[in-house]
Amino acid sequence: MGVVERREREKERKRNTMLDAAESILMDRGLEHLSMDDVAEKAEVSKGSLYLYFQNKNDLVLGICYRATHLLNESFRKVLDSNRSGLSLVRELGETYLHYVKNHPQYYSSMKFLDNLHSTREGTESEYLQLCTQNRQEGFRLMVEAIQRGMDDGSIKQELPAEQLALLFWSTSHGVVTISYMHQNYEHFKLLDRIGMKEEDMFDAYMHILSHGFAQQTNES
Amino acid sequence: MGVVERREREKERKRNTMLDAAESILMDRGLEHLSMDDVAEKAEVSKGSLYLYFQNKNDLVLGICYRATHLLNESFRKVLDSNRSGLSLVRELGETYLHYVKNHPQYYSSMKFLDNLHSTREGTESEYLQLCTQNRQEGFRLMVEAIQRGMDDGSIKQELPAEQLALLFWSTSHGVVTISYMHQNYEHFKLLDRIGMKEEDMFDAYMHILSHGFAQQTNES
DNA sequence: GTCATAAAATGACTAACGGTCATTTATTGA
DNA sequence: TCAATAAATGACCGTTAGTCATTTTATGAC
Repeated sequence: MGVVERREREKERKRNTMLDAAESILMDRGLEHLSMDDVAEKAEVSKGSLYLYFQNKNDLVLGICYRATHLLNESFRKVLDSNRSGLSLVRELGETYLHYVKNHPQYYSSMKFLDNLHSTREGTESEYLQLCTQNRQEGFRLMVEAIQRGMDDGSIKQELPAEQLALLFWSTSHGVVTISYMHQNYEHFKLLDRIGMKEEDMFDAYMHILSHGFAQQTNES
Repeated sequence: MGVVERREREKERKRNTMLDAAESILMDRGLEHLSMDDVAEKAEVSKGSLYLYFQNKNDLVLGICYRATHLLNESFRKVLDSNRSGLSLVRELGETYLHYVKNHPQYYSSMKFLDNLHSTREGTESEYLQLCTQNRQEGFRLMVEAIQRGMDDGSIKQELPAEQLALLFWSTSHGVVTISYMHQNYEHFKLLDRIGMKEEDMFDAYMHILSHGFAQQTNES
């Protein structure tokens, strides 16, 4: 016995080797220049072998995306280790997201790839798609936790359920992060420069607005 | 005389015919199934002709994107025709954006395409890229105007320059719209359902948070 | 009308890439 | 030593973006 198990381990090791090769190409040349032929060559296997370990190219990219989301979640978890106020935890989650995108733009591009995936036919689902989705749910759960802590310690209003507020924080910070990513990675995106806003000031302003609102207080409600 | 001018008009007309064909295919089958061969067939021209009128496939898609951004701007302009408070204009701009994405998802996908365009080498720039960028600047300008009006009429705080606040409103609403788009178009995106939030409630909650903040008021600052 | 010139259009062709599969090679246990 | 099974291979296929030598059409001078 033990042969099957050893084979399984070996298979996992090879799969990771292939992912390493793919990741290396991704980091060097970006998603749009990632070809299966190149990955095969880099991993020193035949193209056919690649398809023994991954359903298709999507599956392979999602394999990288799995690593990407996992790394992001680890950063999130570290933030939640602190016992500061929930509000400042939320802020730090946002900052962490921003730094992540700045420091791992190619990982982030694999997450954008996930976001843009159109649903394939049922049953043909990639295993990595499940894993990525799980990771994203976990990331969201961590945001909910930070917000819940803030509601408990009184630093965050309780007008909305924590999940709904987390969704809003997630989606709006996603938007801000997208702008930052474009500013960082697209030569022709000049909006920040045009309005004379420093990238590092954007997040502060974002958190300020989100915390205190931009509406002038009136006596309605 | 007049021949050159007539030729120019004729050329523009043909270009539009081709864009019509491309748009028709986009609407029917989506961006990822838009092929130059199909466009050529639909437009009843040869593939070579397509390349006389468009630099490459990107250029053609940006031609559609130009129409898409133009349409969005027209909706924005209609909003600004009203003379309600700046704050409610801002809200309505956001709602307009949301409705646009809901009603013209394929147009929106061409705008996502624009967002994901990596800078090609200098000089090779597509003419439509310039036009799309101009349209986007115009859209942003309209947001600035709404916010400026709000600052003038006292409905919006003046803590930040109008341009910077507009950037935040743009980016955060972009994030919210993205979630809505995914909810609408991706079968496997179940986040809203999972947290029991109705899509139509999301925007209200978003505007509420953005207007009044989610931080519990304290006596700091 | 004729013709030379230029503009426009064509579609066969290439290159690149994702994906497949018949065949070969390696491993295992009897 | 030898079947049987698993793993690996790479030639091949279909699709698609993009090219270009050739053909067709339009123009204006005579």
